[in-house]
Amino acid sequence: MGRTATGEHPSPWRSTRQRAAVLQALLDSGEFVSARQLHAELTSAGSLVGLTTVYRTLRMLEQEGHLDVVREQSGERLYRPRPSDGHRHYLVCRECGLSLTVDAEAVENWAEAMTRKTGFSDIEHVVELTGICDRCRRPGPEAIPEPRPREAGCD
Amino acid sequence: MGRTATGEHPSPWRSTRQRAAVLQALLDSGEFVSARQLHAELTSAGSLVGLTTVYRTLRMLEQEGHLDVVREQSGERLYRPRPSDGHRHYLVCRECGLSLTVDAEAVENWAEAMTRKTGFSDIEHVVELTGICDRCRRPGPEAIPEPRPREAGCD
DNA sequence: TTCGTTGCAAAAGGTTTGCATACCA
DNA sequence: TGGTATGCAAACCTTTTGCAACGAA
Repeated sequence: MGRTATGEHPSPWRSTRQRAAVLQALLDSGEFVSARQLHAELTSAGSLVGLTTVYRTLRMLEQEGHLDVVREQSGERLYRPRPSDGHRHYLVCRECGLSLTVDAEAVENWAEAMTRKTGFSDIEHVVELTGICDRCRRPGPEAIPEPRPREAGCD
Repeated sequence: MGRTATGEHPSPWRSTRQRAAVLQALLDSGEFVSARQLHAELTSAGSLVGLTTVYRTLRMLEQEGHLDVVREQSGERLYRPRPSDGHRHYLVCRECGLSLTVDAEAVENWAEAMTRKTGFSDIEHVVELTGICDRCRRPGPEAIPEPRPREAGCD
């Protein structure tokens, strides 16, 4: 999807309290979070930001390539700030949302090879890995509290 | 996500005109189709089936493991009958919906290796490849009619 | 002052559910 | 006949958009 030719912002961001708050919450979370979650955290932290603004900010960041996005089974989108250039692949815990960056070189190579072998062009790939992390598995079945709403993380 | 322990249906399907029609339309299409598309095809073919029934039938088939499901950018789900046991990976044309089954052994192996290396268990993977197929690319930019609603295929 | 940004409310788009009716077994 | 399946309408959920008021530069 369109990449900015020059890398310059078409129009400079205007720094506002709301955008700073959304970005900060995103960075604080450290894990994949949904727009709704982000909005809830901001609200409970006393930083009143409209849900619309959360969505708009996330969309802008996504379009600028600053976020990685994965999709839940439900179709809900989860966002995470992109650590560096180029996209990454994650292994996300279904219980607590803990995410690991995984080496996806094999997949990258494979996807690239597909371009040549299939006659398709502009191939994009989405790879989503989910599992149960070590810490979520440790407690016995009766000790597991609940399928937490992916809040804080396993720690 | 629960796998049926015995493989038996909890309650036997009742064969109805509607279910037969949905299944037939699904098999006829051969490509990934959305519920809405399926419903439209059934309707225009004179086989009156409620959209609700289409969704319910697809959900049942999915839960039984008879379908592969990919997700569009929009979040819309596309269904395709699963050719055989075990899941497959597809390369889907963003223009026309043409899909190719691709060799995903590399990804399978990679996903499996992750299980051992990360401490995660029950790893599930979603791999979605999209691109522009050879035929959709051929016509010059001015010859491309429209971003067709993924109807019949490239032909 | 200017024009991008915000936020409410409402729309949009896809999917699910409640409930009375129709129909398979 | 009994209980499942159907289908309409409405609910749901997430995301987007219209528009008037707000606020950063």
